[in-house]
Amino acid sequence: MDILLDGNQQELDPLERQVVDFFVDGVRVLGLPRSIGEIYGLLFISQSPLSLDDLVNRLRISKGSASQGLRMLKGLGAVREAQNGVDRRTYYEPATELKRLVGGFIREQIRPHMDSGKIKLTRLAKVTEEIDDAERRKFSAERIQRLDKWMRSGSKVLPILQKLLGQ
Amino acid sequence: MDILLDGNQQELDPLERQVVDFFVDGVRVLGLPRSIGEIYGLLFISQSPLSLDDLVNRLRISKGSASQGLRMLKGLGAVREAQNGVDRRTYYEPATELKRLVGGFIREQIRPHMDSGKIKLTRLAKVTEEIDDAERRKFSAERIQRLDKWMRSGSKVLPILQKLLGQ
DNA sequence: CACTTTGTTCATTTTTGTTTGAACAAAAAA
DNA sequence: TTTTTTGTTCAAACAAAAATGAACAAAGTG
Repeated sequence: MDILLDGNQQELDPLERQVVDFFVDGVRVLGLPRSIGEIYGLLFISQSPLSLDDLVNRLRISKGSASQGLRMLKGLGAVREAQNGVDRRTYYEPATELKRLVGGFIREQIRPHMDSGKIKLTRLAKVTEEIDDAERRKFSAERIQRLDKWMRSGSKVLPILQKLLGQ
Repeated sequence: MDILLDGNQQELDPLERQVVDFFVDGVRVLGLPRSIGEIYGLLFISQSPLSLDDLVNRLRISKGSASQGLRMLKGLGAVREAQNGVDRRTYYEPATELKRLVGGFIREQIRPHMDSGKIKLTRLAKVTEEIDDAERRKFSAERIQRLDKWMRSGSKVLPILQKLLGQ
């Protein structure tokens, strides 16, 4: 039987709704799933840390989504566990320093691709050397070299980016 | 009846295959569809410009994909029409200057989101001012201000990025 | 003009990626 | 110990995005 309180918290109020939408849009640009934006957004605008089932109740997402989303956000360094008081469940709060967020994104999402890209480039260079037709070999080598230059530029720019955003 | 030539060009050779895969991976990081990577990749490693149905035949993608992909790549400034000779079909060649590619991506993919983000932020600031609870209003205002700072950092960094990559 | 070639559009299909929720594990409470 | 609470995992359902291909348009050819 249901007594007084309906057990679940209220829906999102207008401010919360708008902030959540803002982040949903933001993370889409970054190629991350919408639930990530919802969770981070709500944490970002909440005055106190929230637990997994606060998120489930307020955002009306499944426990699975909330759990996986929090895991990813922790991985990105975008969310940390708050000192919880009495209660035995874990509460989460957002990391709000841009530097940290950018750093996490670069580390988790960009670097791995960069690294695998560099490996592929090495292999490409090898294949290119083995081309019989001299003209094609030369042309291909130039293009591959250009790719290599791009990757180097990228590698060089990342830390600068991080520094510029971390003021 | 089929005479001599099977009409379609050969499959991708190992080098082409690897380069295409390299770009397929690359564009996925950027949140662009795989066909974009395939098309650009093949153009990138081809010694001469290719027509729409060269792309269809070599990559085994549909005419629709090729057409839409080329349109997007043109929009990004990543591909241009080559001076075609006798033939009445259009031939395409890749733009290979990193500066141009980065510029196009920023213009087409980043800026629009930035702009809509800024609009949303303005609205958010308004909603925040109307919060009754003084403490929550203050907290929210601070967070929104932080978002604003992020956006400004982003806006400031983009041109620098462009410049750094355009050496 | 009718016919062919080249390319675009867009409704439908296919693929990919995300979310769900039931089953499970871990740990505290009773 | 059994029960309850909290959180995770992962196969299946679902939703979103991309690719297909048939119908169409545009423009050249004979």
